[in-house]
Amino acid sequence: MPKSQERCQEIREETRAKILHDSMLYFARNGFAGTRISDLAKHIGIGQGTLYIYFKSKEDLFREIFALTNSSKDTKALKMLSHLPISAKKKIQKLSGSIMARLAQDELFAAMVALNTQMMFEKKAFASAQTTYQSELYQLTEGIIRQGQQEGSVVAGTPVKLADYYWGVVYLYALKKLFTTEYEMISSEDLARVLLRDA
Amino acid sequence: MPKSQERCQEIREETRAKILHDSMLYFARNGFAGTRISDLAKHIGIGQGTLYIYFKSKEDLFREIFALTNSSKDTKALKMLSHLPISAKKKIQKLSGSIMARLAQDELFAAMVALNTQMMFEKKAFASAQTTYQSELYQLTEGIIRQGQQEGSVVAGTPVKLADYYWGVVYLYALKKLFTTEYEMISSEDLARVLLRDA
Amino acid sequence: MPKSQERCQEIREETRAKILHDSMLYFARNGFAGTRISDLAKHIGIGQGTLYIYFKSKEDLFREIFALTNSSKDTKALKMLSHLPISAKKKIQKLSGSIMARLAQDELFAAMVALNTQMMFEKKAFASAQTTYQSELYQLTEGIIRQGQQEGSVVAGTPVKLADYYWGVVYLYALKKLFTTEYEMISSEDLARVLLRDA
Amino acid sequence: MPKSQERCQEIREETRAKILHDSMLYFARNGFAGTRISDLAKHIGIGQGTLYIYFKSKEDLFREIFALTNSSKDTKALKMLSHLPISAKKKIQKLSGSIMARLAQDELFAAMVALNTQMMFEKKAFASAQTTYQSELYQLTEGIIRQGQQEGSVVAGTPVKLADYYWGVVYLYALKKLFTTEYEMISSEDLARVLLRDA
DNA sequence: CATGAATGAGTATTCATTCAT
DNA sequence: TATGAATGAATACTCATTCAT
Repeated sequence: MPKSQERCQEIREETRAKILHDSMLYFARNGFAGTRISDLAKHIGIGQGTLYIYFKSKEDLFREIFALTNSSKDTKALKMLSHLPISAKKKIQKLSGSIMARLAQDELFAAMVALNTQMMFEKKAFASAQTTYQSELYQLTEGIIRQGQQEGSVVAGTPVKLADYYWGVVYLYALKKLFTTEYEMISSEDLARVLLRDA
Repeated sequence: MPKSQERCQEIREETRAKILHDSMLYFARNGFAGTRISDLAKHIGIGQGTLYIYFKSKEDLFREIFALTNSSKDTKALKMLSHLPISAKKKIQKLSGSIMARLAQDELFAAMVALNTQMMFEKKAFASAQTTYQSELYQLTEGIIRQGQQEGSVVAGTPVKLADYYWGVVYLYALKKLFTTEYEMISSEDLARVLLRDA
Repeated sequence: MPKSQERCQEIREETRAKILHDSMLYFARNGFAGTRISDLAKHIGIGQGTLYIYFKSKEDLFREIFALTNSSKDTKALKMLSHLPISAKKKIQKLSGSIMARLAQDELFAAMVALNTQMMFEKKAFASAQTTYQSELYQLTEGIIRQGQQEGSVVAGTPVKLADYYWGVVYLYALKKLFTTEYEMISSEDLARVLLRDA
Repeated sequence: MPKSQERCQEIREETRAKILHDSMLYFARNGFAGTRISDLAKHIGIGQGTLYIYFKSKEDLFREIFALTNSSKDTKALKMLSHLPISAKKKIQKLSGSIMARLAQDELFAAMVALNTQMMFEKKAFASAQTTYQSELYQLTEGIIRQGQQEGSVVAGTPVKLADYYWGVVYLYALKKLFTTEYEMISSEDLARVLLRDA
């Protein structure tokens, strides 16, 4: 029964995807230590045992979720932007606009950010060292910053510091979105001002 | 002969203070769920039971530490500053300078900030609602922002949003200090740029 | 495939009943403070954690067991007896006979009595006040005593005092059965003599 | 300073006696496991450490208290009574009268009885086996019972069973006195009826 | 001697993981 | 495969005992 086999495989993939998706938000809101498997399973709508069919352990599940977090989708978009033949100021304005729009709409984005923050709090070395600084995301941002500094639109300072500052603010508002009920979102100009001399 | 009453009282105060002090850093680094009482006691250098003489439970201890976090010392300094007969720009530069200096030296300050962040992650209503926005710290900052907007030195935007942004960045770097080994601290100008039109 | 809902429910009922049954004897013999959860679980033949699936705490378990203790089974039998159209003397003789027979055979009966005694020693208000005196058991007994006093077969004294004396002796021998290895059981005539003028 | 030496000794004796006295009632009401040293010390009005100057351990203290319980005072009075040249019926009436009077007045008597009962509930072999049945108290009582059975005033039954029954009822009312707030004390005739054919 | 703060072995309780159905 | 009842190692908390003052 090859047909049934494939169908089975499909179902497996679906269940697995559902677990990953639902767990990401739950872990993001509750943290690793603060998440009980029993609660998580209830939240997803499956039995506790089912989780262990798809993932070896709670830690394994978290690791996989965390891996998703560093997906390359964002990087790709940024790579395109950085190669456009426009001024750094324009690039930063565009980038800031799209980030703020995404923050406003996409809760999973906030979750991903939150998970990255959780990692700081956790002892366990889920990720192979914090490679954030060597990440493509940072390197691309630094590139734009350098361009801007040459063009005179970006403030002085080492590019790595400024890139870190910029993405730090993004993190900050992702966390606010996820955890605080009342807050006022900053504008894309506010974000851009982290880098731009005179926004 | 009985230990003198005063001496006993003294010892109690000292031990209690020591526990609070040492626990703050430990909780800040490890989180509530991630802190084992046995480890904490070892870290402080006392027996496990001693903790329970002074605090009813792990949660009670955390609550008390958190309460310290919202101490009024910072508020007082800011209140003085805001009443000085100088321009808002000057005030913001002074404030930013003193904050960055403090971040650089005072690890307890970073711990206090981290604990505030932990609170967001915890379910339990340790604090009686998030009164941050009504806090004096925010109100004083908003006052300076309004002054600056009238003077033309501060960017446009609702004062509450800008105050929240400003302190958010402070939080961000307190967390970086506490949790990341390698990072570059922003300058006080970088911080001031959150508010100032042209720093 | 999920375990059928009914089967699950069944298993839960069975386990719960087993825990209650086995705990009653254990608590009766060892007292509340003298019972370790680890020992109790071993005695029942389950894991420690299992106890906490069914009961919120050691105290909760004890409370539930104690509630069983005041079951109405005994009351029903006594109600029937008290309504029979026979002399009070006959009723008392029958009652005493059945009680002594039960004491001889039924260890759970002794356990129930012992638990009631334990309650006296415990601070905690497990039961909602000692309503023993208003209990149906006492009221029915008092009825028979009154009948007997009118018929001249029962000794003088307030019925409540005599009923309390009568059941007190029953308690006494239930405790002896449970806790002492060597003792001589009294006869039903000995018991009846608590009430009867000339047995 | 021999004078001071003696005085010291005196104080020691007094403190020791106070601890024993106050502890007896406390243990009687709360049981061994249910008594916390901290509470007990507070109740007596001394420091926790002081207890350990006079007694090696909680168990040691309890053992000493329990030993007091089996004092020979009661036995002596009963011995005198049993040797009087009067009928067994008279002896039993006198004995019952004095017991009930004592129960009414002397709370320590009730405490002693309660402690004996506690012993049944405790695993630890504080006492060298339950020698109650070989005790002089029982033997003297049995003697009177035998005399009564020959005289025809005492009911049939093995003397040991009847003696046990008789003292059991005394225990019962000592416990009632100590633990229940509302109850009606039986009369000395009620008590005597345990043994007497026609009281 | 007297004290009560400090201790840690012992006990109650939680929760990730397993497994019979 | 899916389930959730059962497990026990890990963790929070208690309390008899010690000891510096």
